[in-house]
Amino acid sequence: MESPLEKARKDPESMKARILIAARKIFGEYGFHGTTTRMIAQEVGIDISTLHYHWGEKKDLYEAVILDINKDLGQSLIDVEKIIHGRPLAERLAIAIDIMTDHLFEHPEISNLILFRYFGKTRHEASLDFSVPEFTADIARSMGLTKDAKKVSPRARMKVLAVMNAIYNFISGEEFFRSMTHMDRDTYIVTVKETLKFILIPAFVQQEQKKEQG
Amino acid sequence: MESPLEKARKDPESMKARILIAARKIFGEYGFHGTTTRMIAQEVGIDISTLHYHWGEKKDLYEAVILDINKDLGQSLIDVEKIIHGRPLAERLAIAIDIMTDHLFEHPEISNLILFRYFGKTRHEASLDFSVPEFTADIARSMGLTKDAKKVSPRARMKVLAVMNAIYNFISGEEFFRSMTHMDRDTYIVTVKETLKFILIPAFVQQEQKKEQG
DNA sequence: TATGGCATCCATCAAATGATGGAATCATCG
DNA sequence: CGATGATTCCATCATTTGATGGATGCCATA
Repeated sequence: MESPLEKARKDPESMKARILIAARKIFGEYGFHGTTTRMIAQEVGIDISTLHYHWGEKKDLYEAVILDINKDLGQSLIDVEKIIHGRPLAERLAIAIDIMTDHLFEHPEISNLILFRYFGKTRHEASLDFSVPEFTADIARSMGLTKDAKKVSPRARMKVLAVMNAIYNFISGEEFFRSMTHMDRDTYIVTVKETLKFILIPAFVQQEQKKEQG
Repeated sequence: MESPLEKARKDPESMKARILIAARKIFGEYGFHGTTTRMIAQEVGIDISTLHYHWGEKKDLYEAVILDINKDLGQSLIDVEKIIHGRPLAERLAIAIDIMTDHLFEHPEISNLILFRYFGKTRHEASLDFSVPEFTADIARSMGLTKDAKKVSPRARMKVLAVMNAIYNFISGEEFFRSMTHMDRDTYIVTVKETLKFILIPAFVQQEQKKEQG
């Protein structure tokens, strides 16, 4: 059976899809409570009743947005995995950082919404707390942090979280960090990649070297 | 002249201070838009008019909260700097991570509010966009990332941001990350410190070694 | 004890916001 | 064309929320 989300993705010109795209953007900027259905409707150029007609309650639309960005993110990770497969660790990391950073800079609402979800509470917790796939285990495997693909240790998961969050932060914090460092957009993006590689690669390379020696 | 914030800090039993403390907590959990003045008033056990009597508009109270946590944060960094001064880099980093992590776990609203500020927009941008001191430059100096204490390169600032954010993320994401990794609180805290040291120390140590060789 | 000012609460307001019913419009197909 | 169903908008509602005026209570001091 086809979910409403899949329908909306198929024809991005459809009203339902246009609303979803606008909702991604606005929810991504202002969070759940910071966003009003009127803001989203205005972004699309329609009446709020049209919005409710297609998506029901505000929180249903929000849920659809979260599922949508997660689908995006999962697909990106699969794409990256295909490219880096088989290469040495340092190279794998560098390429993954480059690709994911570029992708997320093009869709900053992905980072924003993930971070909102991690860090902020909602006044409707129970209802908004639908489960969403997390990719930490897959990434851990791809990074060679685990032997048994089925059992990923908490320690490995935490390392993956540190890596992913480091990327998200620089995407979502662009406005703030750029004004702190007085960089133009292109310089910022270059510096983000550089900084991420500087911070993230040595730790994992060093870990691998120790493993080989031991 | 004494600011209202300083007054409130002096006597933590005063109504004004009690409201500020509650506001820190609630704003820290739900963000600006997710928080209602009624929620804060209820936390203190008072009427909202009392809250407005002491602090004026909601955004004024929010501003006071931001200034308050920044004062806290600045003081913590000064304390840390005193302790780690003169030690070798790897040790400095390890100690700083331990102390800051403990402190922030005790006051998670600090991490939350900083992250909210970095990543989320508000519908009142202009009014909420008061300037707040950033400590990146001081930290960069303390980490030996810069020679000229007055001119801190954007690159160095970015490295500091990466470090600070890594810590904030694990504090603010506790609930989410713990449920992902099935750890109890104490194990989580230990693992956070471990992970932070694992990720953060090698990069900077390696950088210093290269500098010495070059 | 009387007084004056500070602090708190109750009642209430206006605006914002999520949501809906029903009229109007549009497209499709016989 | 005309009917049917899907879509969109206008008007409106109820609730939430930020904010305030005014009455009440509290307390130090003369």
